[in-house]
Amino acid sequence: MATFEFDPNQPIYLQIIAEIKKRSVRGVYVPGGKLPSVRDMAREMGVNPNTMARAYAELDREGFVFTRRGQGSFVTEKQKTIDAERQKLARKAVARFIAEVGELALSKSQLATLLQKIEEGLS
Amino acid sequence: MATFEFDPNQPIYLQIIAEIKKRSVRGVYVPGGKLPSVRDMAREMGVNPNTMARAYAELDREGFVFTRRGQGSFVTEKQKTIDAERQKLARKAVARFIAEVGELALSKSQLATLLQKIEEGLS
DNA sequence: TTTAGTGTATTATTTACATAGAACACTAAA
DNA sequence: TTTAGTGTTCTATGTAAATAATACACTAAA
Repeated sequence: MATFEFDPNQPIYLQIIAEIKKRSVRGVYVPGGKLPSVRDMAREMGVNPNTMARAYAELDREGFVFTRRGQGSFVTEKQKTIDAERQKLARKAVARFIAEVGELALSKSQLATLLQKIEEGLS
Repeated sequence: MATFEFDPNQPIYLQIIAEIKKRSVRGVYVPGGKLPSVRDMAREMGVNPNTMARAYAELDREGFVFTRRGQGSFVTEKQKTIDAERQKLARKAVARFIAEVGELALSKSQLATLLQKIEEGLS
């Protein structure tokens, strides 16, 4: 168990938020399903419970999670919200890739090589 | 002029380092060429000179830039270093894209759509 | 009612980042 | 020698993030 890998150059609570969203998109957490408690998830990822609470609170504020005091926090029941998150992440990935690669002044053959690697990597 | 756009969730000095490397890769700065002074570059990007000095010092430590006290800082003369940086950025972009998209549980048709958008975006 | 498990809130401490302002050391050119 | 332009260093301040420890409020079940 334990200890998620965090990028030291990005706030942990933001990385936790992204991770929970990705897990929901992948179906690790189902719509309406209960998330691990703040304390359990904090232990699982190796962070302070206060940090986890901040992530949960932000997810609740965004509407991606809903919280019942005394019971726990749950992933939204709206499949639409989760699908929208998937599309958002996909669009962001594409946009970032295009922006990053576009700045490198690559030759056509170099570009072709990259695209081929992507197709291999996603098969 | 002025004021570069920084992601508030990432240290500024790291974003400056990345930007200078990208400019070098694109040929905005040529091998062996002089970079703007710490103070000028700080003004151009709208940051504190101390922050810019930190970025320059780190680039120097990495060997991407060399510094002559009293004269200025210069991009490495080694074309090989710059080409390696380009390849590194390209490989990172591909790896990140594959990792991000691979986590989204996309259908084949959704994947095909993304690849098509990339080809359009890079043409 | 009691208990265990929830989320929430508070206070304190530490660390990293960024800014501000000033000074220092070196180089090249007037 | 003087001056302007370099990088470098230092002290101080403010802010955000993360941790630590503790307490509080609510819910469900024993």
